[in-house]
Amino acid sequence: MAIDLQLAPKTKRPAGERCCEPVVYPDVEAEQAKRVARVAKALGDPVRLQLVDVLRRHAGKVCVCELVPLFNLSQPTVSHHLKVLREAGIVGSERVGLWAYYFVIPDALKELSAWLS
Amino acid sequence: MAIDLQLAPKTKRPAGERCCEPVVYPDVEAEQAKRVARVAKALGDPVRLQLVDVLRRHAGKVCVCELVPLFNLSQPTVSHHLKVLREAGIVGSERVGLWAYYFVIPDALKELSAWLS
DNA sequence: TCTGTATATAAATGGCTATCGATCTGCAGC
DNA sequence: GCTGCAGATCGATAGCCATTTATATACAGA
Repeated sequence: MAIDLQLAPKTKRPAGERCCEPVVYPDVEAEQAKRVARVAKALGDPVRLQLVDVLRRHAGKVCVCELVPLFNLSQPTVSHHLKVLREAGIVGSERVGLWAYYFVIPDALKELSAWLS
Repeated sequence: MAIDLQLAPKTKRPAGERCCEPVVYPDVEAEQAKRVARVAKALGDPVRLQLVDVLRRHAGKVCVCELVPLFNLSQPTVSHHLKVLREAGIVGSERVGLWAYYFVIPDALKELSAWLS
């Protein structure tokens, strides 16, 4: 996935070109698109989507040991998905003794939600 | 990406287990999670997000020849991204003579948007 | 201090994906 | 027919990703 410099400069195409005339530019700027896409990408996996769903529905923090048995996946795999969500800024974690509790970061999904509306 | 049978059966863990007691189940079922995640995944790329943004903002249909010069990407790459969006059910296309016009399918983003709210 | 338990990390692997150049298809004009 | 253009598809490649097993870390209890 190329990350930067994908947007061409906002100049009209040279006059020699044929094809259609008007050029439409995106209103979402490249930086914002990168941020929103990052969140969407993290949600683009059924397991992660359900993880977020569980965390969101559960007001407080949820222990990893509760999350793992919800899926037919190994514990490291669930841990991996939680890490992806954490790195996307969607969830946070807190360790208490042996247990780790995860929670949805408030407003983490706000920008994506706003863009969709 | 494993697609099915990721959710474990909704039975309590055997009594022998230690750890936390209550088990929280996702409200979003596996099938719905798959559908929503499919859309989110398609939007999980900055280029595709901006493509959808342009199409959404432009009420009618937008010619591919307008979309390609917006990005510093080759024409086949843009075509590829449009195909991904089409296969995710987000956009549709219509060919008129030499040109192909793309448009956002109404309500394609509705389920994701609803889940986020 | 030893043992077990809860998570995280490491290493490996098979599959997917973003990108490009080259090529193919289909249409419009001459 | 031929020529040129718009767009899609193909083939290749390099990087990323989801998963697993094995191992490490870190804490709790005896």
